[in-house]
Amino acid sequence: MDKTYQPSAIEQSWYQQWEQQGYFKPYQPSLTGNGYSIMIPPPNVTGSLHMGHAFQHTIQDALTRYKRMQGHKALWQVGTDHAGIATQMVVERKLAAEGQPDRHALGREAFLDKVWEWKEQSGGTITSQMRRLGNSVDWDTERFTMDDGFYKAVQEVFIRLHKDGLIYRGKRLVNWDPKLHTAISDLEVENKDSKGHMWHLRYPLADGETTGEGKDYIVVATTRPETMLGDTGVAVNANDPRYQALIGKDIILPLVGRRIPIVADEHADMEKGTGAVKVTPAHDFNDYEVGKRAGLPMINIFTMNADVRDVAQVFNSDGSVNDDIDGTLPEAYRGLERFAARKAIVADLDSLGLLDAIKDHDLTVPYGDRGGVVIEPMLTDQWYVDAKTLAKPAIEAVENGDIQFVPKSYENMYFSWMRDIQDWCISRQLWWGHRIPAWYDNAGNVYVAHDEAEVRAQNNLADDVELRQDNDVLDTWFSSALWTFGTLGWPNLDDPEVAKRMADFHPTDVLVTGFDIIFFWVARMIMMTMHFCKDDAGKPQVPFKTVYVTGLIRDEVGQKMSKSKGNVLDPLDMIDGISLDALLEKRTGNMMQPQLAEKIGKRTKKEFPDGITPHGTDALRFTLAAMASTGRDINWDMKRLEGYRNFCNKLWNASRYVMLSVAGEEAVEAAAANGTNIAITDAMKAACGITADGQSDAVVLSLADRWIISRLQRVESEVTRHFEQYRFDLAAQALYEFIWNEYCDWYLELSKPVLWDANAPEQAKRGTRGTLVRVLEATLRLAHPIMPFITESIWQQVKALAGKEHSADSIMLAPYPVAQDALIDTEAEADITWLQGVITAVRNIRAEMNIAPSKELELLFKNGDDDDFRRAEENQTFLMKLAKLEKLTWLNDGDDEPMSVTQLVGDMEVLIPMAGFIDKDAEVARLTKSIEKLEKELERVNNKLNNPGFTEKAPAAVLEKENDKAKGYERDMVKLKEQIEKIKAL
RNA sequence: AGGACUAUAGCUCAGUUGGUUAGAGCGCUACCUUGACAUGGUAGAGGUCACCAGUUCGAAUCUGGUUAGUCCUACCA
Repeated sequence: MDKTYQPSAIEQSWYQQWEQQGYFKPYQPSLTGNGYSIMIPPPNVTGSLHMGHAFQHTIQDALTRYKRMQGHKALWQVGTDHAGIATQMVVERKLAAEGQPDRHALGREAFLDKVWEWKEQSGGTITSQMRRLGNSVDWDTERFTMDDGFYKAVQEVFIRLHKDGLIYRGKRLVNWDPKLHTAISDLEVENKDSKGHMWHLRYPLADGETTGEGKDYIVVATTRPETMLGDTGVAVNANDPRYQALIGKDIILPLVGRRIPIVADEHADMEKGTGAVKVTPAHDFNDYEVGKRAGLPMINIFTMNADVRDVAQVFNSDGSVNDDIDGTLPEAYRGLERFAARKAIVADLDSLGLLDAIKDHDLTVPYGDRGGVVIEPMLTDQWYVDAKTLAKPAIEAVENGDIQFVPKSYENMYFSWMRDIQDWCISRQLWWGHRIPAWYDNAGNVYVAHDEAEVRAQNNLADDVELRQDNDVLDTWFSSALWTFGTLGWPNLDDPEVAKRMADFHPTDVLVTGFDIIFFWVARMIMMTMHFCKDDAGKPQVPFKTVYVTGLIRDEVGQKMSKSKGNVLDPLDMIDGISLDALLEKRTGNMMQPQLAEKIGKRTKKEFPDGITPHGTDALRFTLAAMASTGRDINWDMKRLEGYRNFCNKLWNASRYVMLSVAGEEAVEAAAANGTNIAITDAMKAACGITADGQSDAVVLSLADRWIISRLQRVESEVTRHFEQYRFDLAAQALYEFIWNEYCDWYLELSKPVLWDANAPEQAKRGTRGTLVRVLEATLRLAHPIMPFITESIWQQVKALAGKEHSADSIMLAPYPVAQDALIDTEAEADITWLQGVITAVRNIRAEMNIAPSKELELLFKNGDDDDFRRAEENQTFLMKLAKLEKLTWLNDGDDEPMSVTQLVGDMEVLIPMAGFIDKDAEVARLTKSIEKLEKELERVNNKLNNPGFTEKAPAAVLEKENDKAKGYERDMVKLKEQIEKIKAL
């Protein structure tokens, strides 16, 4: 074993071995428990993993390893997502950057070939990252959402939903991304606040009508004046006295000259604006509804680029084509881009005297989250899922606890969205994705089936009837909504293999994901799964029993990590380290906004002047686990990572000490020099109390041995409890505390007096060596789910010494520790607490009196009780060694007491004789300070005890505790005061 | 506009059904290369638990309000 922990030296090779041995498979002989499954949230196949992934993967892997060690058939299902828009955009950009023909020049098929090429080329990034993170996923069943098998599930779902009437096609207003030329769902729209204007426009009344005030026009207010070209009405409130008389009259639409009606509609709010609303059903969601209610036609004035058309498309309110209205648009605006058209139209209205006012106005503007341009509500034919129907059982499943969110507060978020859910637009005008299994004939009939042949067969269509498949693909989230069961082989339930997997792994146990995709993904998975998966009794199956919602990983100042901010951290750079130059290149190279490069470079140089040093996977994972308090965002802290890397080193070195103690320096150093494991001999095993035939040899356990074994039981049950409650932070903390503050700081030190004492009996040495090894071995298993590599690496060394040679070939498959109450030794714990108290008291005196740590001291005990006496007797060796004493004396009443410095340990006084060295004033000051502290505490406690309300109402246990405290403080004060008197008397 | 979450040491965070002298890591101070580890050891300093009121014998913890921050949903003629 090397002197320091070198993560890079071992991590990869262990992962390879695990994978080759098939240890990640859920079906293997040693796993006899029930199925346990986690489906990975599939990352974008062409992307790479960021810290958020590393975080979620740590949790998923920890859970999987934990359950696997408990003997469950643990499946962590792995896979990637095709990520429609994102991937298509990446490839288009790449083609452009390489000067290749764009997708329209290439054509659909050739373009898709390019996408597949890109997927093949970049798809390995994620899987190799996952291997580096130590993820114990079942690679054998890896899925990609565009795989044939998965496409089958997608198709099947679409067809069945269509048959059930839960998918329909319609001409509706959708969120249209004019840059990407596709519809997107409500969720993909990002609303951003912006400062804009409100234009008040005068709309002249037809037929010489006038308003109540005698004006021959109505003023409408709008934030989007350009849409007036598509106005088909003006709405007023039926109760509005200003306009009541005008309902049913007409307006001559300026610039266009179209005659449009004034209608009554509740949407018009008398209090808002001018009380009159222009109605543009084809370009505004509210107007669309008004138009439907009032039967107003819908006039689409924009092209798919959101430029003004030459001739508008006119539809009736039911979506049918309207030939009566002339769609011709004024020549002046044709071909103008939206915002140019706005300028022109406002200017023209102004010059016509029709611009009543312009007011500043704060509004929120919808942007496409991918394309980044303003969304245009656009009238198009799209496919929709009837979400309301599907949502009903999905809401119930959370209400009745079949699905639980951790933390629970996210349930409210889920409910509020689900109870007001809108139909889901699932068609996308993209090429990369699952093509919609629908065909059209020339008469416009729609047929939904698996393929063209099936369409013909089912509908008795002759071969010469021309059919063409829908050009659109499905929203990526439509396919990922099927993830939990699609990955298991659904719908091929006739395949016994699939049926078995469904039975073993569905519903899955827990979904680990971010709150940002609860609507996008979690909710839709619940809806789809419950519609398609039923248990034997026909009851809808939930996709998962628990949703563990993680927070976001932010940078050290709480900013979201993003490429444009240049604060992204690659988990692999945490693991392997990276030079400043390479990091700069990573952050500033190949940017979409090169102008930011300088700022990012500066920031990076300041933050990482020397790049990043390697920390290893285990340290990264431990850090992520330690910071995983539920539902909270995490501000990433390199210092924390460093601290936990040191922790790994601590564990490594503790193990090194154990091996040195058992195997001897020669064997350890030789193995380190050769880079091999230490060859474990029978003699070494015997030294730990294991005889050649595997039987235990006679051992005697010291107090320290019994103590650490007892503490081990406690940390075992603690860590287990925390895993069960998804408190990875607490689990990590418990491990840290035990390993560092108990095992290393105390137990290893306490083992030295035994092992280094030439006179100590061999049974005692065996007992201590055996305990060193066994406690370490169990601790490694306990920590393995969080830190897989270092634990495996050490475990392979110690398992034989701990008598676990044949328990498993890998720690991965070794049983998870179970606490044994019988091994809890409260007496030993109390004794060690006492011992620690005495040792700390001596060290404290040393520090305060500036006594060199190397100087051996004389120690006197005074006023101890029987327990103190016994403990002092029994633990002389420990005391002498750890407190560095030369002499230990028990003072009886009446014994001569040399001038000393004192500390209290319980009721007992610990004295260090300091004749001639005591700085009187300093010592008095020190003691006075202690007394003052006690006085304050005593006052607090006495206030409580003198309060009748407290003494009458507080539980007896609390009362007793306070009483004890008070007595203790008083006693201590008396002793300290005596001491002061003695010093003063010098 | 509605809702959620957060506010604890210089920094990053714990604090489990109200009863602790409010904890950890990092950082800081002093001392120490003692035969696992300087990625270390020992001993320390450091907090009016955002603010105000209330409930209670007792509040970091429960209730209401205020302030600040983060986020979500909705609306915006």
